[in-house]
Amino acid sequence: MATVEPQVPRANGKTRIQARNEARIMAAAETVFADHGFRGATVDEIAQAADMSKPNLLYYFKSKAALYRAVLEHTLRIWLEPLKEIDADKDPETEIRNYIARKIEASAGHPNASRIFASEMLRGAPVLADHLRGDLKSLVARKSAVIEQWIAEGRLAPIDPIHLIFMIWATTQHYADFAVQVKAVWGKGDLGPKDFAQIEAAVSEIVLRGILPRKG
Amino acid sequence: MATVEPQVPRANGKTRIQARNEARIMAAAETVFADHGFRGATVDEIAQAADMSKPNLLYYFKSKAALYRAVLEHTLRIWLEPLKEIDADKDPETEIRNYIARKIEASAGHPNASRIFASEMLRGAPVLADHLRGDLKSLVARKSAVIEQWIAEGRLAPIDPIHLIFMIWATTQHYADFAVQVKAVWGKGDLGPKDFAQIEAAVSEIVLRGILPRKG
DNA sequence: GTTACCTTTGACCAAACGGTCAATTCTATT
DNA sequence: AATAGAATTGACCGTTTGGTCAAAGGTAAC
Repeated sequence: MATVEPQVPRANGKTRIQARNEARIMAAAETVFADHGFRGATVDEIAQAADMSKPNLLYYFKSKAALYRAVLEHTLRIWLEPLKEIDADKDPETEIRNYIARKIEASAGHPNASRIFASEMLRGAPVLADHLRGDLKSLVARKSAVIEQWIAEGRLAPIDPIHLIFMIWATTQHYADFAVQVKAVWGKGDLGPKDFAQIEAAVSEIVLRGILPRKG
Repeated sequence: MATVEPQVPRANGKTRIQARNEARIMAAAETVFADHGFRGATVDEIAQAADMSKPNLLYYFKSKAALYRAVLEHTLRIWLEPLKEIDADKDPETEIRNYIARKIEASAGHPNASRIFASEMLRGAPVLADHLRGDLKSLVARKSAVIEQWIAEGRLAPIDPIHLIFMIWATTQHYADFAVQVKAVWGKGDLGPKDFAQIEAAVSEIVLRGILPRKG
């Protein structure tokens, strides 16, 4: 008999246990890094949150820094995906509205990713600096050009595209990063889907009123 | 001769050296806490930044937590002052415009205060939780009522006041907390007064367009 | 059941942590 | 010059930190 592909134990180069544990570690690391930042987080705390001994965690990720890089990379994918989807050939109003909606969804669905990203920025982005100046800068440049084009066509008011993008980033991210403040000031418990729907409507309304050309 | 008030060495209950050292420590602590958060900051690092030995620092502030509380209190004053100045009896456009201007000024002039506040929020505001639910919530409620009144008078479009406030907080804070990202993506070095003037103009324009009623 | 490798952990290490303390130096007032 | 109190620090303490390692326990393939 020819050698059979062992499907369960070695799915894409990893053992079943390896895949399960790496996922558990990443999930635990995301919450701890989100709460306390890179330096404030401890390997022991992450290991405990992953229900695992510290040496065992370090068997899967060879250092705290390596684990942090892995988490940041995962974070980045979630966080920047929505912007890529803005399409110059479609309607500016629906494109911006959908972008805001996707960013609010990301804040609601992955609050830790948002907070890790924020924490990395607060300390001056030692890990992400190159990425910011490279990939992110050129992505923003491309999307700014799209917005400029819409403005030239008279489909958007003449606003500064980069500050529009910053405003949308800042506002949507706020509901994840400053969730405690939002909840305390708004007088809510945990924010549910209905709350986020309301946030999305309120933010979209102000922003779109702010950038759509006046009719007539 | 009657005892003379020693003016220099004991200005408001503190010796000259005490006042000087406490100020130096606070300044050093602000940058270190801003970079690394409460847990990530070390007393040694703050002492070195203040050009002082660790035991000497702890002679002025009896623990890391006490120093953090002092810094946070100082931060809070700077950070919330602008909102208090919004005046119901004046013109909504100029009031909102001035509020945005003052917040941008605060981001430009006290970036560390902003980042410390952000860091405290990221970890769930263990120190500020009561303040958020008390003073801050009622302050926002009062100012929301002012905005509601302006809306009722037809001087503002019917938008949700609390999300307008969140949007202004988020956007202005963004330029301090995410300064690395802003600089990298915008392709600037350090942000100067001219940059902040441009930011203020761009943000005010979008926000005011978004909330002012359309002319007849 | 044997083999080979993957996984797990208790014990440990040097360094860094927040904080204390006794001893010393500096400073202002008499 | 004397003195009392303020300021400063080297040495130190117990604990926690990120990380190592040898040894033991599982797991899958033959």
